[in-house]
Amino acid sequence: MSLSENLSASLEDYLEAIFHLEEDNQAARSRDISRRLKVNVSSVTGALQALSQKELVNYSPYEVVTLTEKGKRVARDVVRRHRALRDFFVKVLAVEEKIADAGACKMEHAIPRTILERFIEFVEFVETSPEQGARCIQAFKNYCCPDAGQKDSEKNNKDGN
Amino acid sequence: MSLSENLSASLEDYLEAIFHLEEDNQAARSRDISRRLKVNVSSVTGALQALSQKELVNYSPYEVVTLTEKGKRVARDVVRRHRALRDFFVKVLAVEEKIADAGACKMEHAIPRTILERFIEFVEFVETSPEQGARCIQAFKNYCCPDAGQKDSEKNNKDGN
DNA sequence: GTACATTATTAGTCCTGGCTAACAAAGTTG
DNA sequence: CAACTTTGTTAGCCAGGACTAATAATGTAC
Repeated sequence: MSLSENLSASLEDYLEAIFHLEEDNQAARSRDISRRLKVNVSSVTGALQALSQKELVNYSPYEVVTLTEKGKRVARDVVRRHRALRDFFVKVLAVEEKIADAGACKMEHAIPRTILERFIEFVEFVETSPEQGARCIQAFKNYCCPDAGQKDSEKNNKDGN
Repeated sequence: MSLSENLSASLEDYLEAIFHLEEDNQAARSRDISRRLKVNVSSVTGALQALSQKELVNYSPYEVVTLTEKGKRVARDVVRRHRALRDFFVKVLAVEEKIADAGACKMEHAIPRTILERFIEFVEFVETSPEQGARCIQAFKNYCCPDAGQKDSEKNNKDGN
C-alpha cells in the first residue's frame, strides 16, 4: 500500500529520474529531468504537477524539485526494481550492460512483486553459492555465448563445457 | 521488421486474444474478445478497426474476426514472448503458475528481443542439461522456498521413495 | 414473421501524456 | 540596470485507449 501507488509507468520514470538527479545534485531541475527522459520541458512541468498533487515531490513553480519522504520511498522502490532486473540480466543471463539497462527500464514498470523477489533471490543465490549457483551460470554462458565468456569459463571450469 | 510492428501493448493484447480464440473456435467474436480482455465491447470495435487498418485482422462490421497472415505472424510472436516469460518464471524461478502467467502478460510487451532470447535459452539450457542446469534450479528452489519444492526434488530422483 | 435478446457499432466523453508556440521568470553580463 | 540567454509555465493541440449511452444489426422463439 505504501509503495508504488498505482503510478503510471511514465510517472515512475519521472520519479526515478528525480531520484537520481537528487543523488547527484541535491535537487532536480526541470531541464535536467527533460534531458534525462528525452522529453519536452513542458511535459516535465505537467508531470511535476501530477506528482506534487500526489505528494510525491516538493514542487512550486520556478523552483528546484525534491522528493518528499513518500516520494523517496516510491522512487527507491522503482530503482530497486530497475536494479534487480538489470543485475539479473547481466549476472545471470549474460546480457550486455546497455541492453540490460534499457530492458530493465521498460520492464521495471510491469513486473509483479513476487516475481521481482524471485529475481533478486536468484541473483543472491548465484552469488552466494559458488558450487550450485555460480557454476551453473558459467555453464549457461558457455551454452548461450560460447565465443564470449572465455575468461570466465576458465575460472571455474571443473568439468569442461 | 516483419514482426511486432511497433504495436502498442494494448493492440498486442487484442491480437493475442484473437489468436487464442481463433485456435479454439476458428474465429473470434467481439463479445469473446471483450470478455477475455475484460474490456467494454465498444473498445473492441475500436481496436478491431485499428488492427484492420494495419492489415492484421480481417474485419468487417458485424462479422467474425480472423487474423491475416501478417496478423498471425505478429500474434505468434506475442504468444511466444508470453510463453517464454511464463515458462521461465515457472520453470526457473519457481513462481506459481497464475502469477507467472499474469506477469508474463504484462511484461511480454516490454521485453527486448535479445533478453527474450536469453530467457528462452536459459530454460532450454536447464531442460537439456540435467547436471549443470536442472540441479542448480533444484538447489535454487530449496534456497528460495525450502518448504515447497518437495515433489520436484523427488522428480529427478528416478526411483527414489 | 413479429417480438425479444444478444451482439456490434457509433457518438461523445474522459484521462494520460506527449508535443509546439507563446509568454514569463531567473540568471548572466556588459 | 538593461539586454540577452536560459529555464519554466501555460495554453492549446493531438493520439491512444478506455468508458457510457444510444442505436443498429443479427439471432432465436414462438
